[in-house]
Amino acid sequence: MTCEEQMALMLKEYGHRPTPQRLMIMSAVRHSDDHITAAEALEQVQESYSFIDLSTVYRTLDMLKRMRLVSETDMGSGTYAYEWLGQNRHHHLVCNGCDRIALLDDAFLGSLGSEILNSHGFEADMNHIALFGMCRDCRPNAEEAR
Amino acid sequence: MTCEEQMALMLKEYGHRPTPQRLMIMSAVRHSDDHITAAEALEQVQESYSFIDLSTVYRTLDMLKRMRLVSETDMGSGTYAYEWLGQNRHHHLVCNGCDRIALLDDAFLGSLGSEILNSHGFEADMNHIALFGMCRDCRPNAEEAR
DNA sequence: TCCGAATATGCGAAGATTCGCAAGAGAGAA
DNA sequence: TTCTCTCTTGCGAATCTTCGCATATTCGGA
Repeated sequence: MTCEEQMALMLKEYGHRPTPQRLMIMSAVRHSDDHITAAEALEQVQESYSFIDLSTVYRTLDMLKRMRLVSETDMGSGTYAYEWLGQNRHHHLVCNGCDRIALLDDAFLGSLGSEILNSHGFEADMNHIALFGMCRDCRPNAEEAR
Repeated sequence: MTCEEQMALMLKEYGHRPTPQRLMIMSAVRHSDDHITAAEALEQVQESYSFIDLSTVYRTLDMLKRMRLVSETDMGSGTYAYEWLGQNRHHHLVCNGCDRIALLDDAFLGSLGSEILNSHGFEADMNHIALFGMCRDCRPNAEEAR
C-alpha cells in the first residue's frame, strides 16, 4: 500500500473525504523533516497544484490535529508550526530565551494522564504537550522577566 | 500599601516603569473575576482613560506574562484569555468538546518540573499549563475526531 | 450511470495579534 | 530644576488565522 493510499484510508476511517487537496497537504506535512508552517505547506502543495487556498490548508491542518495525526505548536509571535505525529510520541520544551525546541520523551508525562482521568474524569490529550521555560544555555543570563 | 502601590512596586522590581496605562491594565486583569480578553481589558480601561491603545494592552499583557503575574490561555478560535495569577497556582483542563475549562491543582504536576530540570537542564515554567482533551460530559458522545 | 445529500473548496472579508516608528513621558545625574 | 538617555505609547500597517457563503466535488443508493 502506498503512502498515499494509507493516508486516504485514515481519512475515510474518520469519515473524512480523501480529496486531492487533503492528500497533498498531508503529504507535505508528513514528508517535512521537522516543523512546517501553514504557509510552507501551502507553498509546497502549490508546486503541483497552484489553485490551493491557504484557508484549505488551515482547515485541513485543524482536521489532522483533531485526528491526532499532526501536532500544532505555538511558536510565539502568533504563528503555529505543524508536525506529523508518527510513532514517536513526544513533547516539546520551548525555550523562552532562544526559541529553540527540545524534545521531551513521553515517559516523563507517563502516568499524569491517567491520574487526571481518575480524579477529574477528564481525558487529557497527552500526545503533544509544549512546556515553556528556559534552556540550559539561556538560564545563566536569565533576563526572562525582562 | 494600596493595591496600586503594590503593583507599581512589582513593576519597579523587574525594571519596568509603572506607567498609568500599565497600572490600569493590571488593575483590570487583577480585579476581573475570571479570564479576561485583551479587548475586554481595553474596554474597561477606556472607561477612565479613553486614549489607551489595544497594542499597549497586548504589550502590557505580554510583559505581565513574562513576569509570571498573569497567565495566557489559548481559547481556541484564535483568541487569548488572561488571568491574574494570585497565590493559587493552578493549571487548566480545556475540553475540546465544549470549550469549558476546569482547574487542575498544581500538585498533579508536582515533581515533573524538577525531573525535567535534572535530565534536560531545562527549567520549565510550570506555572500555568493548559492540557487539552475531553471532559466527562463530552467523552461519551465523543466525535472529537469529527 | 445518474441523482441527491452532505461535505469541501476557493474566495473575499473579518478578527486578533504583532510590528515599526516617531513622538511623549519617566528616571537619574549634574 | 534641567538635561539626557532610555523606555513607552499611540498610531498605522502588516501578518496570521478564522469565518461565511456560493460553487464544486464526493459518495452511496437507485
